[in-house]
Amino acid sequence: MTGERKPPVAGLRPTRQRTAVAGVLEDLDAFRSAQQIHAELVARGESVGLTTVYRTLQALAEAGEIDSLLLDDGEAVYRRCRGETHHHHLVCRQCGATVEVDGPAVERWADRVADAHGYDEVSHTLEIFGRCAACRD
Amino acid sequence: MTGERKPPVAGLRPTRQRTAVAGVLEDLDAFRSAQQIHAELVARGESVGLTTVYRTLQALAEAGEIDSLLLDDGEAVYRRCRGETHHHHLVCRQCGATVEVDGPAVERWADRVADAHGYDEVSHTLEIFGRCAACRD
DNA sequence: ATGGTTTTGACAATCATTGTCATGTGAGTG
DNA sequence: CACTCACATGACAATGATTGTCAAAACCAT
Ligand SMILES: [Zn+2]
Ligand SMILES: [Zn+2]
Ligand SMILES: [Zn+2]
Ligand SMILES: [Zn+2]
Repeated sequence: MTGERKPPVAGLRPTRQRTAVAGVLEDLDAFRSAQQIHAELVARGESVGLTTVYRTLQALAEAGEIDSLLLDDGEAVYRRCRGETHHHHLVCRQCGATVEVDGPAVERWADRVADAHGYDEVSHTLEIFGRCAACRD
Repeated sequence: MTGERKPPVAGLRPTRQRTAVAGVLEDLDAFRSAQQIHAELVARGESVGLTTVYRTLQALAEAGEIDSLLLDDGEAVYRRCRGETHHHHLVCRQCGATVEVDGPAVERWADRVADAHGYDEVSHTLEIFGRCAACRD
C-alpha cells in the first residue's frame, strides 16, 4: 500500500481546502453552486473561505475534472461526473439531480453545421432540463 | 392602406421607446446585450433609459418575439430571429454573427432521453459557438 | 531554520441585472 | 377640451454572484 491519494487538482498542491472541496464534490450527485458547496463545507465543519471555493472549482473545471454549466439565471453550478469523455446532462431544475447522456449524432451534427457555414474553433453547449421523478411529488 | 404598424410587443402599448428598441433589433443581425442595444439607441439619438431597454427586451423575449441566450460569462444577449418556429443558433464568439439552425433529430432525441429517465416538463438549450469566416482575418 | 513560492481568506470592488418610486404619458370619457 | 387613471418611464439605489487585492499563513526544498 502506497498510501497514495489522488490530488484534487493536477499540478496544484493538494491542500486541506482543495481536498475538502473535492471531497464534497465526490459525495454530491447533483450540480451545485459555489455557494452551496461552501455551505456544505461549513456544515461539515470544514473551514474553507468562499473565495477559495470559487478558485478551486474554477481550477477543477479548467482541468476538466468537473463539469460546469449555467442555470437560466446565469448562476454557475458544478458537478463531478463519472464519465471521462465528452457528454451532456439531463438536469432536474428543482433538485439538480443529473443523468449523464451521450449523443454521438448530435456531436457530429453540430460540427457539420458549423463547418457548412464556415465557422471554426467550434464548441457547443447542450443541456436538457426537466423535473425528475422524485421531485414530481 | 390601413396605416397599421406591428406593435413592438403584443398586449403592451407601442410607445416611442419600445418602438425604438424593436427598430434596433430589426436592423441588427447579431446577438447583442442589453447594454449594447442601449448604446446603439444612444448612437442613433434615441433617448431611452437603460432600465427600459432591459424591461423591453425581457418582454419581447417572454412574448417569444426575440430569442435570448447566455454567453459563457453569463451575460444575456438578444436577437430578432426570422424563423417563427423553434430553432437553435450557430453564433460567432467574436462578432455575434448568427445562423439559425434546425435540428429535428436533436429535438426528438432530447425528449426521448428525458422521457426514458422519467423527467417531465422538459426543455433544452443548444447553441453552437465558433468563429465566423469574417472574423478569421 | 531560511528564503522563495504558493495558497489562503477577509474584505473591497465589479458589473449585469433588478427594484423603487416619483413623474410622465396616453387612450378613453363626457 | 379637461379629467381619469392605469400603464410606462428613468434616475437612482440595491442585489448578488463573481472577481480582485494583498497581507498573512502554509509549503517545500535547500
Ligand atoms: Zn458531466
Ligand atoms: Zn457535445
Ligand atoms: Zn433564434
Ligand atoms: Zn431545440
